[in-house]
Amino acid sequence: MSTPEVGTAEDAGTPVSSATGRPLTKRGEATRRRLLEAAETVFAAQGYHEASIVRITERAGIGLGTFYLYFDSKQSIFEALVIDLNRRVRHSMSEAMAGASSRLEAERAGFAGFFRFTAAHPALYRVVREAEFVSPEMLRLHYTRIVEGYEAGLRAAQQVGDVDRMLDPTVTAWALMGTGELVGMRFLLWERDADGRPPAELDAEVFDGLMRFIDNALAPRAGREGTAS
Amino acid sequence: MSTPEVGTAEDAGTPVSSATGRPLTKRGEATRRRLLEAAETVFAAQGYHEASIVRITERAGIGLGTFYLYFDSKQSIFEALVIDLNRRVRHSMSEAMAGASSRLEAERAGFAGFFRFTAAHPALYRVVREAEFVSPEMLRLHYTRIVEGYEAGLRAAQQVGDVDRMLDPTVTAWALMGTGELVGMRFLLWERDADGRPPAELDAEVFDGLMRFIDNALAPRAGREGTAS
DNA sequence: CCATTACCTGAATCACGTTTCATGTACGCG
DNA sequence: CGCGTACATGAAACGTGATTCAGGTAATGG
Repeated sequence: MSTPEVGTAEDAGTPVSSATGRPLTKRGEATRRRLLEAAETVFAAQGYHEASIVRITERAGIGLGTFYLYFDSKQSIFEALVIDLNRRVRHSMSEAMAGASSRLEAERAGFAGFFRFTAAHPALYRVVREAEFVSPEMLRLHYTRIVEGYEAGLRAAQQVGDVDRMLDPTVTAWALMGTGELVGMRFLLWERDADGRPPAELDAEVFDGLMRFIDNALAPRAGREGTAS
Repeated sequence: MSTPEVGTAEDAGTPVSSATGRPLTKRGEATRRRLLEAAETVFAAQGYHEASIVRITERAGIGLGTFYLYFDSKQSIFEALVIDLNRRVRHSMSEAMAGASSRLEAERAGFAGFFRFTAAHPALYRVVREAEFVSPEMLRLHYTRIVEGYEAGLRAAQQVGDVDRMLDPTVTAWALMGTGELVGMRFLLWERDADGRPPAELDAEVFDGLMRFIDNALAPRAGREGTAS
């Protein structure tokens, strides 16, 4: 796989005040960050509608009114948060895939990265999903960015004959995305040990089962194209 | 495939008043139904939080206070609605799979049924997804019921050698569920023609691409188990 | 035709949370 | 040190909408 990056790269942009003009300003940038961090915790714990700005500012140790110096609205900070999370998931996946040398290995690594992130931040992933109802465009952005990179990887692998050339890269990418999504939801987010704690990582058997499924799906069909590993 | 049913069967139950004791009562049952229908429309259009009880009762042509004679709360009617929708999706799938004679055919039909429902009621499917945040247990119920039937079908097909025996039926069922889910979301719910209307059915190419993916995934690997069609 | 039960009603209650605003406080530069 | 800009604050204004309540109205049985 020649495209270990997942999704397009994009700058973090320079934070700007939502109220006054634009520029940032040292002290303010710190405050803004604290608000985002607090928002992450609160939204993850209570969900968008239950969460309140007051709780966010309290947690950030900041005055209520200050909030509106950095974000236009509750929805606005939520969107900023989703973008941030998206960047982090992709990073987790790219990082995991970095060292892979074969398609299968990259596939495994990519999913492992995704599951690792989900397992590490179960509540955060919930936030992303809630975006569907709070800010649909953000959800689209999230999925689209991930799929883009995935699709590129598939095309490259098809060139080399590592992946069934009859597969439509786009559809396949979305199919894989959905696969990871639901399997993660079922076996990571829903799974709880006796103490109600979610598992630290996806059960090995489940992971292997999933990889068998994916490998089957992508492998060139016998009797056709060469280079099947 | 010997198990065309999708999910467990369950009775619709006899509607009961939430306020007073239990029994139903002709006239009341009709009112209850009207409320549910109105709720379906309103929740689908506005989403849970935007929707208001007043709008629902208005649409149902019923007094505001009357609502609480039939449902304990806003959440309560929402849950009733999800259960109802779940029954309908499964019915759509079962019906579609009914005539199938081969595994591949059944698979195709099942997905087609699912997509047909989604295409016919785009907003309704959104309601089901929103359940994750309004009433998590309902979402679990929804997915679990569908997967149960799916898993049974896979096991049966494995017995006959129609499906790779190395696949874990449970994991595979969830993987397929996710596949249908995201592909449906991307190519049905997000797709709009020039007038902003969603497509009446999944694009044939996309559907074929998906089936190729699924067929690959499930087919017994060459050189192993017999009976591969 | 009169009870009695089963249904119906919408104004008023109550809680809650976003956003605004009038008023400070901190910091950096000349 | 003194001023101007950037940043901070929380009380109050507003909106909103779920839920309750104090009473009606229709239908059934005797």
